[in-house]
Amino acid sequence: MDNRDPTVLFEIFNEIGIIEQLSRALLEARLPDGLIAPHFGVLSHLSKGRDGATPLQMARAFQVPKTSMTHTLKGLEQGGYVTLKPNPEDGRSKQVWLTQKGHDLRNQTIQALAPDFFALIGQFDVKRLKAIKPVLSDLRQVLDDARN
Amino acid sequence: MDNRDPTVLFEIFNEIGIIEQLSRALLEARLPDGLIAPHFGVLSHLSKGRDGATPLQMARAFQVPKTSMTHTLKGLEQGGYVTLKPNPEDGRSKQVWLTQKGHDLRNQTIQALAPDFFALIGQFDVKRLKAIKPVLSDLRQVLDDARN
DNA sequence: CTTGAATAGTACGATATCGTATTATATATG
DNA sequence: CATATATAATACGATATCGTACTATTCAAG
Repeated sequence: MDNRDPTVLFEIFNEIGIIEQLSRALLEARLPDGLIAPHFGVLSHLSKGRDGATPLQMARAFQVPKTSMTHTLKGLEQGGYVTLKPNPEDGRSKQVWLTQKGHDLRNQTIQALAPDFFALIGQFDVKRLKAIKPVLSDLRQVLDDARN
Repeated sequence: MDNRDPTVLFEIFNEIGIIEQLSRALLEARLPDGLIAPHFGVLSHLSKGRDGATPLQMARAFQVPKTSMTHTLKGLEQGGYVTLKPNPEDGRSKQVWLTQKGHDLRNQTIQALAPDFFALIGQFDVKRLKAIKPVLSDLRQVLDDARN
């Protein structure tokens, strides 16, 4: 076997692409009408110690163009899930803050997903899942570094 | 530690979402203008023993709505990468066939990606990648089954 | 055969994604 | 301080994704 054969990467990226689609469908089935995975991603990010982040910081965290983040934030703001305030440290910038409604939606969505996830985990040796996590993290890191 | 804690799944799906974005960007940087990852996915699928598949079969294989597949195929057909012919077995249906140009594009893209992939693999113990592949395949399978 | 239900593909409209250009503000340099 | 450059956000347009509705064809029941 050739240790420089990139085939394994093609195969892994292929599996990852499909898993991404299916897991996103699972999530979006539990979100209110008009909200999709990126909206939830933003709520989740803010709730995990990033409340008050700027739109640009979030665009970088999610690896999307800042125009896409503007669009996602507009949807969240119109739904009352976040509020955008001027950034006191920089007049060009803004800060994104979770509202109570946004916080609630995030928690409710996680609750709603729990049965789905239990069902999945029930068919799996959790050790196998935990074992691949660091490999995925490293792979993400290497890809992220390569981006620059 | 709780073996029914779904947190590990959240984390893995999160990593997978980011890896999907980054690897897609890597691929699309090597595709001709106007073609994106789904176009390449179709070419690759056809070239791997599925030449002559129907649009609906491909939509199911990629887990996308059939209207999305119609759109993707239209782009490939306009570029001359595939041809759509009536399905002799079913008057409602069509068959998708690779052209020489489509076959060439697929091969050239893989060639163009090889240096990128070598660079990634060079920073990795390939054994670790090969080890996670079956876990990802099983995860995809479980998700796919759950979909029904 | 006839007819009703199912299926393959597409048209169309709504929203998402993203590249380019623009505006406002901040920073750096002389 | 004046001005050039850089940066944050958004406006806008092009294409992508996807749900609904529609047409054509096939299949199934009688």
